[in-house]
Order: sequence, then C-alpha cells, then structure tokens
Amino acid sequence: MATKILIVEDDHNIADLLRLYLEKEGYEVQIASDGGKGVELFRRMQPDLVLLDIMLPVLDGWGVCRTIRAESQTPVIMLTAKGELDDKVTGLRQGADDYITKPFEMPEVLARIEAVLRRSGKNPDKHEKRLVFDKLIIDMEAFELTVNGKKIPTPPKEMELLYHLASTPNRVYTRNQLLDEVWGFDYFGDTRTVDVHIKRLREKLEGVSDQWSLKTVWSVGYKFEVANP
Amino acid sequence: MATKILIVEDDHNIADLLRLYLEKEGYEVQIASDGGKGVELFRRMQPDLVLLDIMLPVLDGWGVCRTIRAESQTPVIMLTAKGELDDKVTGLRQGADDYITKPFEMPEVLARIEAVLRRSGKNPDKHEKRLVFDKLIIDMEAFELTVNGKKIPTPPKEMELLYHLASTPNRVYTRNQLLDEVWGFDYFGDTRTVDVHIKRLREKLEGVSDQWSLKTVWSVGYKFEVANP
DNA sequence: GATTCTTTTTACAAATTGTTCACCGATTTT
DNA sequence: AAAATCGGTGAACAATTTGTAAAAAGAATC
Repeated sequence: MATKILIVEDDHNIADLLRLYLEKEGYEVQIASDGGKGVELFRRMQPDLVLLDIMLPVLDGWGVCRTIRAESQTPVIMLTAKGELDDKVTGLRQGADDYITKPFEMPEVLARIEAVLRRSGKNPDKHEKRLVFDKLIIDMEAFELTVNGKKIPTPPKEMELLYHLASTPNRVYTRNQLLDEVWGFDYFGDTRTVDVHIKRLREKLEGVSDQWSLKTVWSVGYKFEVANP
Repeated sequence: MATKILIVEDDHNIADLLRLYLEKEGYEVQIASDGGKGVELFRRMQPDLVLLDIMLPVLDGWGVCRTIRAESQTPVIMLTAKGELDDKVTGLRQGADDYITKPFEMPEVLARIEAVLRRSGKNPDKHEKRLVFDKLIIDMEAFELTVNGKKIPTPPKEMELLYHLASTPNRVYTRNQLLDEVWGFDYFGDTRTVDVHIKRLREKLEGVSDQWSLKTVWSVGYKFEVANP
C-alpha cells in the first residue's frame, strides 16, 4: 500500500496542485475542503501524514491539529500564509511537525514530507522489501516470489497480500483488516475476495515447507504462521 | 538523469574550477554563492551531494548543513580552509559526511565524492558511464548502444531509459518513477509514453541474449532482469 | 522553411488479473 | 443429530493493464 496523505485545504487550486504532484510521486492522496470534513476523512482513511491549512471554514487548522493529536501521532505539516508566520510558536504547541509558508515550491514540499516521514519512523524506504523464509523469498523490490529456488509468476494482489501477512508472522488478520490494509480503506467489495486470493496463494505454496503455512483461523481470518518464532 | 551536485561557495574562482572538473566527469552542477541561496537551491534541485564551504555570507556552512540534515540525508562534504580544521568535530556533529581542506587537488575531490556517494547507499554504478552485459554495451559517454558487437542507432530518451533500468538490474520501476527519474520530476505527461519507449527498445534488443531482458511487471512497471545476479 | 528524426498522444485489440457467485463440505452451536 | 454458520473452490464474468500501430506534435538539421 502506498503512503497515504490527507490534504485539508479550502483553496481548490492549491489542493489540486498538491495532489497532482504528490500522486505523481506515488502517494495516495485525499482532499478535504474544510476542517470538519478533514477530521472525518482523517478517521476513515488513517493517513500517514496530513497537510493542513490554517485558515479553514467550519473548524480551523489549529482545531483540526488538536483533534488529530488527541487521537494519534500522525505527523502534521501546516500550510501557512506569510502573515501567519508568527503563529509558528502557537503551532508547535499544538503539535504540528513542520511548516511550509505559501507560496511554496513543490520540491520543498516533497523534501519536507520525506523528512517528516523519515523522522516519524514511517519511512517507507525502511520497510523490509525482501522477506526470507525457509524455501520462500518474497521480494517486493524485484516483485518476485521465489519458492524452492524457483521463480513463481504471481499477480500483484497476491504478492501484496502474502507480503502483508508475512510481514507480521503469526498475527491474525480479519478479512476486513486485509481489505483495508492491502486493498485500501476506500475499497468496498465482498470479503470473500480475500478467500479466493488465499486459495490461489496456497496453490503456489502448499507442501513447500513445514516451517510456515497460510493458516485459517476459524471465524476470524488468516495468518502466516511460522514454526519457531 | 545525471548525478546532481550542489556547490555552495562564495569564491567564484573556486566554484568555477570545481564546476569545470565535475561537469567534465558527467555530473550536473549548480552553484550557490551564499548560504541562503544554497538552502533555496537545495530544495529546488534536490542534489545527490552538496559541496559546502564553511565561511559563507548570510548563513554559514554549519547553518546550511543543519538545515539540509533536518530535511534529508543528502550527503554533505565540507570545504574548509586549513585554519578551520579544528572545526572538524563540530562539523561531524552537524552531520557532514566528509572534509576537504583547501587548497585541494581535483583528483582528491573526485575520489572523495565517489567514496561518499558509495557509502551513502547511492548506487555508485549510477555514474558508471558504461554498462556491460552479455552481448550488450550501454555507453553513455559515447551515447552508443552496442548489440552483438554492432552499433545500433538509438535516440537519447531510449538510451537514458535503458541506462536507468540497467543501472539497477532486477529492480522494478513504476512508470511514474521512470518519468521522475529519467524525464525529470517536473514532467507531466502520459505514463504510456514509457510503454512506447520500452517497446522500441525491445525491438532493438529482442532475442539477443538469454542473460537479460526487459521484463514487464504487471500492474507495477518494468525492470531490466538479469539471470544470475 | 522544408525535411527528417524523435517524442508524445491516441485508439483499439489482446492479455492478464480481480471479483462475484453458487454449491458443497467443514465446523460449530443448539 | 439437526441447524446454523463459515470456509474452500471452480468457473463465469468484469475490470484493469499492456502491446502495438499509427497519427500528431515537437525538435533538430540542412
């Protein structure tokens, strides 16, 4: 799943410009046009980072920032007009992680976003891109599944699902969690879709090793179980 | 895209001398003449490495270095006069990656630049100007593609795309990554442009060797795959 | 300024993948 | 043991993604 960014900004031109660049960089972007919608969307999508304008209808940037801080540690970057620069101290007290003053250059925005993500430990690059188990290699950099030393052609959704399960071995995921985390929070489909993907993964993986397996947890979901954790 | 180096140096003679040599080595070079401009240019160009003088107008080298460190991990090499050598400890605390004391010899500068780029995880092959594979030579210095010992006339974009893919074999690049990294971050065009260039490269390369190939990774992008990595 | 080469866009067909659904067997509950 | 719930599975269908050719647009060259 791509890194998710929520933009809370009432000026459509600015919001669209940001979205354009961020999506081109591979981020998943959602826009809220006022503070109330911002908070609501924040709760639904659980973004990795929030770009937050200060001057907003309904509920201003400070309010949104406080609300977000009250319920998570998701990093927040404030967008401020030059005149509002003095608010810097106030802002830091409210828990913002960084500032960008309008007008801004996109490379600066991209750099600050990467910096904040890195600092907050959410560095997408820091994710282990290659998981190795007995007779099994899940390589998301080459996008290859290697079983018993042989490359097995595997469709993207299956790769992502297996990767997600194997990233936290032995943890059970419900079908809805998997749909949220692999398919995306805005995906609305049958939970049985997960079953079908699990089935196809099992066809590729059955009987390969006794060190691990894709286990069904009855009435709960699935897990990637490993023998000696 | 060539490796980009930002020089922050107020002495025009030194800056120009550095640029002269570095450009001859195939680097893309920009110069800022004071600390403030240095930071601004840094954000806009996103260089791969910064050469940073300590004594600078407006904002000194330490300030620039801290700012850069706050928002990225781009390697920094400080340029210090002999008397400033004692600042070495201070400098390392500020996050500099290496030191060069003036006056310096150009070969030393080049060597240190390559060393720092290598250490910082940037693929050092990224400025290997000549990539050699079985029956394939990609020579960016002569701008020539040699297949089976025969020179194949190849337009620049195709050369750069192939070179970029082959610089990190087996790694998948999305179309957007390729547009960013080969066409430039400010390019906004259809992603299908990449497909067309891939197709034309394949016409030139198909069936030449079983050691490598331009592979499609469905729903992700493309990679230059080599057999025994 | 016309010509040639390169790059980009567009349109359509082909290939691949994702989703739904129905049926059946397995597991749990009553 | 019967009923209720849940998961496995095959196949049909839908949606997405890619290959490709050809046209259009843009650059470079003469």
